[in-house]
Amino acid sequence: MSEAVTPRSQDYAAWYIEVIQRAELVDYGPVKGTMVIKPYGYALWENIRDQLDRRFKATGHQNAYFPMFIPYSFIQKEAEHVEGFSPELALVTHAGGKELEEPLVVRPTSETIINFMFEKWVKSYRDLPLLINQWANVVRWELRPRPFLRTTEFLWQEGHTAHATPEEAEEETLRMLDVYVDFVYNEAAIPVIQGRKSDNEKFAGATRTYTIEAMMGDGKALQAGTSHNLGQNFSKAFGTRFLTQDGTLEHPWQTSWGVSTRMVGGVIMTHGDDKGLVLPPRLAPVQAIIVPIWKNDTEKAAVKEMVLRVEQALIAAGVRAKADLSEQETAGWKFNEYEMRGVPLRIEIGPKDVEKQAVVFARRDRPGKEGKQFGIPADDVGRVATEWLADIQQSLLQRAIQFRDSNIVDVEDREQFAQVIANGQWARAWWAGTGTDERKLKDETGATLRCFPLSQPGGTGRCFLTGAEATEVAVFAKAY
RNA sequence: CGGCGUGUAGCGCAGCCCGGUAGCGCACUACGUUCGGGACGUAGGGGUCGCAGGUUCAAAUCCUGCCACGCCGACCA
Repeated sequence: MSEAVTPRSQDYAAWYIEVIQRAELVDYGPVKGTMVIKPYGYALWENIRDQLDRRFKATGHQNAYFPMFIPYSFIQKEAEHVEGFSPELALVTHAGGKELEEPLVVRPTSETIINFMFEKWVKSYRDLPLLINQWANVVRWELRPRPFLRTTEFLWQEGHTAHATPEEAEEETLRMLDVYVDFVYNEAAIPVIQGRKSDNEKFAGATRTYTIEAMMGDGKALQAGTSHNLGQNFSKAFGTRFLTQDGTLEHPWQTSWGVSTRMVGGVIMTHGDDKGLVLPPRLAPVQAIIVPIWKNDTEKAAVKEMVLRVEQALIAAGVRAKADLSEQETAGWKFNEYEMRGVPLRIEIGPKDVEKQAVVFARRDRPGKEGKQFGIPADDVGRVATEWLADIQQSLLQRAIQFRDSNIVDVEDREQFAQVIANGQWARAWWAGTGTDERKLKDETGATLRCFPLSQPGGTGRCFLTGAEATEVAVFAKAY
């Protein structure tokens, strides 16, 4: 831990791998594709989780927990679903010292087992809407894992709802997409493009998938959350029916929606810089780190006293503050260490500050002198820190929006498209192509159709690939 | 599953061609000096050299097989 990380600007992939390990977010597990989320990384995930959970409850959802083992036959009930998930299933074939009569699937997602239960629970329109969320781990056997972004086992939430009408289901699907949008902007400071997935890219078993797509620091797209309108696909497969108000039987219309530990990767890759992590204050496990500076025991006593007093004042003001009084490292070492760990605000307190009863503030989002302010009265730290944190949160969002907007380019023909993609940017264009066209485009340029943005220009245009008349524009990019 | 790499101390690596006491930097432990942007000195601790065979008086080093991991592709929250 002696050297700085590889600068982000120099080698993005190396930077990511180094930062997540050096900042102690994560460690590799013994099985390929598995990761250990270490306390600092888990604290970040807990903040993400809590902020999402709060919003789910506020929109009327209840948490529940469904089993991790799913009978293999369940997965097979929905044709598209089984086709989509088969290659990445982990199967339990032996247990209790014997071969099982029917293999069990370690859940890759819970639509099937939840619908098996819904079939028992839903009898009447009075049982609807049924609004359930589950926090759980899921397993998808990945061929090419990357910590947080794509791991064999990951943590997530999966919402599962059932409704009496297709309109209600569609409303719910979009409502939860909005919840995600609200979360990423206001908590994670990550701007996104919200839109609808193409048939190629939609969830296996959904009639329609909506997504939030975030732009990472290297220009690649990250699908940061999805919300699916499942139609009646699963309720039909599982025979779930309810009696309507007019006495007829109907299959309920359903939704599912999820955000995973991938979001942690999104936070890292949206805000990080050459020196390491940059965490948005609202999600940062530690919002303010207090670093003391002293030369001798006399200074030490006075500095220490003030450091603890400032720490208490910050905590009283609702700031997640921590004082680092360890004597193993120098102040300079700590400065660099906490910058690497992305702590939004650093407070320096030395003998000169004790004398003036003032402290030094340094903000992580603006490196060096520019982000440093001397002489902040010790009595004001709570108020000023709160203001600074709010300002840092805003600046991070504004910077990310600026970055996103300046890297989405409207293109009109193939040549321009290829150029924009090769340049690491996103291409936006009229699109009337087929799934086959999408695949061809990916083979040629590496870009995939990320989504049809919900915000459309209106009218019609010429498809940049086929020249046919198109009614929608789509956004294309290389993706994680 | 295809292509290319890499496995030696917690991490990063050298040693392998040309077999002969397993090394370097960081980290770790102790003590002292330091301390407003990654300090220094002295003394220490730590290794089945990925695994299994083979060749040899002797293998990290040569030979054979296997395994794992990483990067690039096909698949994905």
